[in-house]
Amino acid sequence: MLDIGFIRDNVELVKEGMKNKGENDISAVDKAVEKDEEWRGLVTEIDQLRAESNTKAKQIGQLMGEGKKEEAQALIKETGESKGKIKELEKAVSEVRNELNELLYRIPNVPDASVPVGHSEEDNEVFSTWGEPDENEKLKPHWEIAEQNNWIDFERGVKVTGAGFPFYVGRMATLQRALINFFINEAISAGYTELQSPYFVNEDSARGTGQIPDKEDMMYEIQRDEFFLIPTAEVPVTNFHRDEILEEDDLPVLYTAYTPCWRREAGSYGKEVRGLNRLHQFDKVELVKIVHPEQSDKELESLREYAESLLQKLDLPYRTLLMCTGDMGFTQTKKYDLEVWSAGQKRWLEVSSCSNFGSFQARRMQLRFRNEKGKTEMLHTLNGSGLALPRIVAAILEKYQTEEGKVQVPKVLEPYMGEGFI
RNA sequence: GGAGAGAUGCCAGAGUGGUCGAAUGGGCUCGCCUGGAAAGCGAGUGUACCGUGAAAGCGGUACCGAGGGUUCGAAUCCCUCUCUCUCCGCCA
Repeated sequence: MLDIGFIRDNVELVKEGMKNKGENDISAVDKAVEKDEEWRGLVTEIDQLRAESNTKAKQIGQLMGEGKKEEAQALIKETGESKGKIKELEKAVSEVRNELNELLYRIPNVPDASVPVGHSEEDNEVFSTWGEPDENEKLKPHWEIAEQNNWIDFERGVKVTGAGFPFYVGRMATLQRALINFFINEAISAGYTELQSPYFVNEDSARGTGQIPDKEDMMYEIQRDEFFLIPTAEVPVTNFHRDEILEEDDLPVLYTAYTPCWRREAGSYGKEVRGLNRLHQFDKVELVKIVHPEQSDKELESLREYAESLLQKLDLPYRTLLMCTGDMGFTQTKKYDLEVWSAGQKRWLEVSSCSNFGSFQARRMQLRFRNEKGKTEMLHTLNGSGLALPRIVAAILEKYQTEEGKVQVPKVLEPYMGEGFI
């Protein structure tokens, strides 16, 4: 969430950002400013009353100690009325604060000035492209190649769990494991610390990274134990330092983690989501950066460059999009999407999303550092996929396929699964 | 899953109704001492919010696992929850 002090000083900027992100109802901004004023008024009032009653309580204590029971008794009578008033105010303060927080949770992060204003994916800017998309009509989509080789068992996945939960069989399972290792090892070389995280998170964590409120429908939920299955490793990994104050010298903090990801993807079926294009469970190696506020712009660029380097090493053509305001999501200030070329489907598939969240997540998580003046300050968080597996697998199968229906092992994966064919 | 114990500041640990934001020790920071270091000595060392101020600061409030209650007054008493530890059971 945004700092209410920032909103107070930048009402128009926040409203404009909200509009540009496609939010029609921007009334939350004015309401929040009003609530904040109301809240501060109440706090001032209650603080005064408490100060008075604290003074009296101390006097009573003193009188009791001196044995002046009657004087004490008289004072006790006096305190009776302010006591009720304080109770009332306490209730009012917490109610108003809750209302204010609800409003704040509904106000999206302000897009960075460098982000193009737009309404939909049509307005995203192609930031760069790498490699030559192969338009060869003979190239088959990955599901055909997989079927020929008995590599992916969608039907048994349906039987055992449901649609969107495939089995990977034999060398396909090995390929996935190889990719995970390749991605993790690359990240470690780039300075990230590997983390193995829980696959379930509690409500506070989901709130910290912004899945709650409003986006809980994307997550699977274990109601009995009040857990959510992680939709991305971003959630547990970014929350790793929740409610902590880091030392400036320790920045930037870089983590990488491989986890499965679970997403309900409610209502999305059809040819767009055929094969590995969209699943309810998939594997991903995630990158998380916790950085000094002044460094986050720079860190976003290096995050994007790093993610791009993985596609280059796999020799998969891709393009990088700078997402427009309307297509970038609630919590981000700026976001790049990396899309790999699907040579069999003749379309671009999103395989990484690199985002800067500014202090938006950090504020929700109370994730701070101590600056050179010794004051605490909110950190900035970023994350990006490095990379998401299924679509990479799809792109590999389609690009590295041979006419006989075999698939060549990409050069960089040879150390992990041998030379030749998968 | 059953039985018991516990949760206090960066750490260890005291405090069982009043002057406690909290003893003491350690750590850390600064200063003195030293050729330098160690030891020693002295001072300081939480977070958040409200108000005020250009700022340093100053005034106030809250916080001793979380939430609620009793009381003029709660770290201290009561209730609920969470977590940790020990023993038993189960188990990769």
